[in-house]
Amino acid sequence: MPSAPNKRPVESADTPRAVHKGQQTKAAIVDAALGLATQIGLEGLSIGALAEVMRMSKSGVFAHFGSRDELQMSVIREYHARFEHEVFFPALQAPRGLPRVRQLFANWMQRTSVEIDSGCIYISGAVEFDDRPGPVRDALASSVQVWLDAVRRAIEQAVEQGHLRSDTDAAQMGFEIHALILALHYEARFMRNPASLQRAVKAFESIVARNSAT
Amino acid sequence: MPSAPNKRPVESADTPRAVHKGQQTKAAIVDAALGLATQIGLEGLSIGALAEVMRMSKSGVFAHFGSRDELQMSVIREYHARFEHEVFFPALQAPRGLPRVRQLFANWMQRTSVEIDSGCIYISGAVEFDDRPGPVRDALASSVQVWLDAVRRAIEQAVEQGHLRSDTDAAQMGFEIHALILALHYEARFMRNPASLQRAVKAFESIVARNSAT
DNA sequence: TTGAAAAAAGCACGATCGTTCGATTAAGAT
DNA sequence: ATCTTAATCGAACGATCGTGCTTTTTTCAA
Repeated sequence: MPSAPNKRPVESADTPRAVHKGQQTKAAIVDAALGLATQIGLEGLSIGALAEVMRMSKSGVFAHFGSRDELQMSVIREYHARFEHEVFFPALQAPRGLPRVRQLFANWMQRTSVEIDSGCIYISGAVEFDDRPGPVRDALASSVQVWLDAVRRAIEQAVEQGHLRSDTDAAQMGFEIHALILALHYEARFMRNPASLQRAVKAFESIVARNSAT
Repeated sequence: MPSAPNKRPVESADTPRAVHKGQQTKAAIVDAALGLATQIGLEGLSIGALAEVMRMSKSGVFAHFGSRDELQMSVIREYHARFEHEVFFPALQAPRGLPRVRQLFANWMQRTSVEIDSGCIYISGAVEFDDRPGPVRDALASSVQVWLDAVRRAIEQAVEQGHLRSDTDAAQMGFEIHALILALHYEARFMRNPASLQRAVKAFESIVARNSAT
């Protein structure tokens, strides 16, 4: 495949891992874009506002993505990566089974709720794109699905470990936990009801208790 | 108060209930606006698109409201009224207590889920306005609060009737039911998971069972 | 049927949107 | 230090946004 040895840049792979500095500012742009998107939503994210934050020209920002869709999808990818690092990976240190499920929920809850700046793109994006087909919607939905599947797998492991009843419906329990996160987001963030966090915790315990092995 | 008898139009009250025909087309505009808003959200609702649907000029539409905020709040008021008529009032025919709670949930669920055209403004609006203070947000939040309070009262009545355990936390149960609606909206509408409806029903039954009087 | 009042249209404004293109500056390898 | 390539800018485009004004049309009552 690599038959023309020269006239090629130094890096060999087609994934350009070297830093032509563009990579670096692009990462900074995506970072700023994520910050904007968590506040005003993926739809509200505009290239002009983003350029202003970055102290760059609109076209300078635009050139890194080539389209607004690509910008939004870059933001989604970045959000996915951070979600993994802040919610999923840390929970893997908890013992497999119910403790890990608890830790996943705790991390998830913490990320969803009170933290001042971070609206959840997985939640806001869902209502923005539920009626709007296209690549952005697909990227968002599949990214969410990966996470929901991970939660379900953790629950299944808790069944295998004997922590939860053997007739536990993992998908059902995942649905109910997801519901609590959504309600927490709604009532804490929109309704400004500070009791929501305890309500979510309490409801989670009810779900666990109902499915706990005797 | 009404001391200047003449030079006043025929209607006496300051709520002009007579039909200067403007009322009539305004109602039609709000109706169309609600249709648009349920699809693309309150934020996505634009006067230009609305005028096109109505086959009117932008300024003709605009004149009825005077500002975009007022248009959005009119849509919220209309949605509130319809929500009452389709979800709340019909459930009042069910006997006070648990049956009525069941009926409220059933109506709510039906309105939230599969129906093709109707996205729920109470849900989409929450993520659109959770970071955007102003009169529209206030109108939306208080409209939602009225409904959530009504649900909680129905639950309290079920406790009074002896259908639910006397130590039932009505607000907590309301939170959990609200959570199911939100998850149903998310997973059915965005994730396109048709199993969501049964999941919501099943989870509701679990909540009722847990709080049922022995 | 005439005349006042209400409703709708027409037109324009400044802003902002995503995007294109050509010129210009900065970076990096030889 | 040179020269290619990458990165950024500047200006402009057509569209659409909410909103203000003025004029025309429609409505309704005397």
